[in-house]
Amino acid sequence: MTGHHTLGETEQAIQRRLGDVPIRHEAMMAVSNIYRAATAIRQHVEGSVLRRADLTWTAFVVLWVVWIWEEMETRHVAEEAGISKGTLTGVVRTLEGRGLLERHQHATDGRLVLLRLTAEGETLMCDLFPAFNAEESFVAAPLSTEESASLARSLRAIVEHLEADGDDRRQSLLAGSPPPPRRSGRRPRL
Amino acid sequence: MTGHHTLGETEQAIQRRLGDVPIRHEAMMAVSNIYRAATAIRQHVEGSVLRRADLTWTAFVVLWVVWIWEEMETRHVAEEAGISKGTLTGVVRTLEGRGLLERHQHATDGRLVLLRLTAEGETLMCDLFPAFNAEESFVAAPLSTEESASLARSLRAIVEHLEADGDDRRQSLLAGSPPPPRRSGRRPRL
DNA sequence: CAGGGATCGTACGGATTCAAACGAGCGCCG
DNA sequence: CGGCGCTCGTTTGAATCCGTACGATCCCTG
Repeated sequence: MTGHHTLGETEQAIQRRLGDVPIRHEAMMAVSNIYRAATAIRQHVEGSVLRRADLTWTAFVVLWVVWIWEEMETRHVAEEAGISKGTLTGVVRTLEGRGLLERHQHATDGRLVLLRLTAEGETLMCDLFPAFNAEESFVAAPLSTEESASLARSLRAIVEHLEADGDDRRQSLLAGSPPPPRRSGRRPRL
Repeated sequence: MTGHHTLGETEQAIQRRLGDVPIRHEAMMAVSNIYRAATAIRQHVEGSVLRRADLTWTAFVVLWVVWIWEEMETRHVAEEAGISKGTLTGVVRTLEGRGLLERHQHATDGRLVLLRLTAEGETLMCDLFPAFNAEESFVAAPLSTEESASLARSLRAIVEHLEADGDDRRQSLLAGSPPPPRRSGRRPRL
């Protein structure tokens, strides 16, 4: 949206290209702006607060979730952090290697792994979180308190809608032709 | 936010953890919901429409940008798509290998590379985009037209704010202690 | 017209990311 | 109590992704 083309020019180009195709414009703008804002925010925060601690956004979110809940099973951490469990394994490996996170066994269920911050991780979060929240405030600065709250409400409605109805929607969309397996992913043992 | 813990429980846990630390709650909720919504939307669309074409979100956005502008220099494509130029090189390599995208030289400036869709890529986008927009509509379904427009406006304000003032903010934040180089990144030739 | 600085796309290194496969462990049911 | 199905975390393969370094090219100035 920045730099080379103005918003108006982009709108015009889209109209030129799609003039005869019926499009939901508000939905398109809303969705594309969600993604654009998310990217911009992530890059701003990674480039400022998280940079000093050499943490990625994902690594910080994982630390944050574990910090808030004191101790948590990995599958719940992955869900709250919005990443797959396979990704979490790698992130935890990195954070554990840096001495910020510990893995523990569950008392009765041998399959489960519990995560907890180390003392060093605890210290880091106590330092880092206020600075992180200060950047969240900076990001939301152009909005009033009520606008921020309204924004959060609308987004929550979208998230809950997708969590409630997304599966059914995807199933019905793919019902006619089950998709081919992804190009990537582990291959069956031959 | 789904599944294991309710929103209320999460709020309580945050309060318990941060009760004595002054926090901007609306900003925190707005930012975290932006990211959460972006992830949920991306996963929904990748799992439905893009899955059949075996495209990632990023690959689709790159195709979309090039499609809209007919022909475009790579640096502008990267900027519009919200990815780094290095990432774009890899994505273009993949798309070119699949015969969806072509690379051309600039007429007068030997450094520039222009991107353009092939006929096959054009056909794919004509098929794919209506389905993509239908999912955007599905995503925005819980919001009224006016709410969607308001959402887009608020997000745009955030993006423009970050583009305008983000650099200065990051500079002033890192002024005291310039950050160490990232752990990753190409190593200097020895 | 020589050369130094700026800009462009690419190569590279390390970390992340997902989907699928896998193995270990749990629990129900006969 | 034995086995079958389920759940969990990890592994694996391919693709992204970013930041930095680099070589090529352009442009400006002396």
